[in-house]
Amino acid sequence: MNDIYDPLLNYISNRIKVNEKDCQIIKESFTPKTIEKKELLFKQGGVCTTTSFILKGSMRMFYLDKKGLEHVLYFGFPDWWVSDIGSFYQHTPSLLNGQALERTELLISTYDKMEELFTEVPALERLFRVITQKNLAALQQRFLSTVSETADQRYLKLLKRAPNIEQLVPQHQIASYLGILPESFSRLKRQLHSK
Amino acid sequence: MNDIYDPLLNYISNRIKVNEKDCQIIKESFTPKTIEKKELLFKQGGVCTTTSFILKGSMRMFYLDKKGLEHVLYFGFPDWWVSDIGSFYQHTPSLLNGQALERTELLISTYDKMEELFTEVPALERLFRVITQKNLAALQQRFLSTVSETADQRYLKLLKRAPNIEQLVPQHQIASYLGILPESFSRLKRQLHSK
DNA sequence: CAAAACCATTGATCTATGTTAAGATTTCAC
DNA sequence: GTGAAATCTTAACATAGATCAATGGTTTTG
Repeated sequence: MNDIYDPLLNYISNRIKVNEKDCQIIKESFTPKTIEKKELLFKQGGVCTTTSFILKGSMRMFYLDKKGLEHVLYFGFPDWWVSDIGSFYQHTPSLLNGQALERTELLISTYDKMEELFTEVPALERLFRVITQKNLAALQQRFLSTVSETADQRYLKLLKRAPNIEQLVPQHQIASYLGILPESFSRLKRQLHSK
Repeated sequence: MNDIYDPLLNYISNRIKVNEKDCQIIKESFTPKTIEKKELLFKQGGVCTTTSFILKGSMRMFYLDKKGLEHVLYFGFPDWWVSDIGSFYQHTPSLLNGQALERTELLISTYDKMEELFTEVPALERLFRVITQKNLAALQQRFLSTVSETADQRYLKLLKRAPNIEQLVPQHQIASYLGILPESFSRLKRQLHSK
């Protein structure tokens, strides 16, 4: 009754109506996997063939640019979906690295299994449309915030949205998420404190 | 046989299988509308209650920041969908203004009609999931390009992707899309030409 | 058709953040 | 447990792009 799939089934049944049979199909579409700290679930340049639901742990999805700098696109925590969505659905090279920030437990699925799942459980097709729309809306906000506000304004906003973020991930990852270097982040915090 | 809905029905039937009845339902879900140059289809701060398919003309979706600067999130041309997706689906205040760059003809629909449409024509639910996923993937790329590249690199990339963009929209709109001011854009082009 | 509004360009200066370098502290691996 | 690696901080300097201001050209509008 209490197994490893429960967080996923709870996540789904909190959002859409599913019956016993749907749950069975869902369970059969996902495989448990554990990755160690620093291990990559998917790699920039390769095709990201998985989409995963985080059970435990934390991850960062980041892009390594031509100058060798890393840019965190988003973090992943329990109940989050992680993937390079462009690579996953269009079978193109991934822009992102999906890396565990600590030992992380996942339920992973593949493109074919997900498409099959959407056909067999149409309510899930709807759920994923809605999730993707919310992600798009959130990224639009983040993009506009990035082009119109300074790093300290973005930092204060982040703290409001995720007050415990500083406990969850190291500072230089937060800097990278904010789009600045650790040195600038240090400076920024000092200036904020001196007020 | 040849009516105002044809571009939309072509757009859809090029992507999914629809029968005669589906087409009828689709037509009933959209209303033609024409807006004049500079007119706003939806306004920042208000709820964006429409999602629209562009038949003819062009638009820009932009955010007006606290300092009074405008930031173009995207342009819209024939066969594009325009809306503030967050506002539309979550009934929250829109971040964006949707403005016509010239006289523009649209087919517009509402939240309730779209949700009904998705229920009556499930293949459309799938189509919109896929469109949204592609938009999300494209915005991720744009975001990463914005935080990792200089304005001239982004400009050259834009020219590759949309070589005729300079004919379609005025320069200061392109500057705004690139995330810089018209003055910086002028200078940037001069520097590129002097090589 | 003329006045007004808008648009592109240039130059001088300013500012947020990057760059480089160094030292202090914490964490990790053998 | 100890040395190596990773992390955080500070400081001096560099730079992309913003800001402010002025000019001439173009479109819009009454």
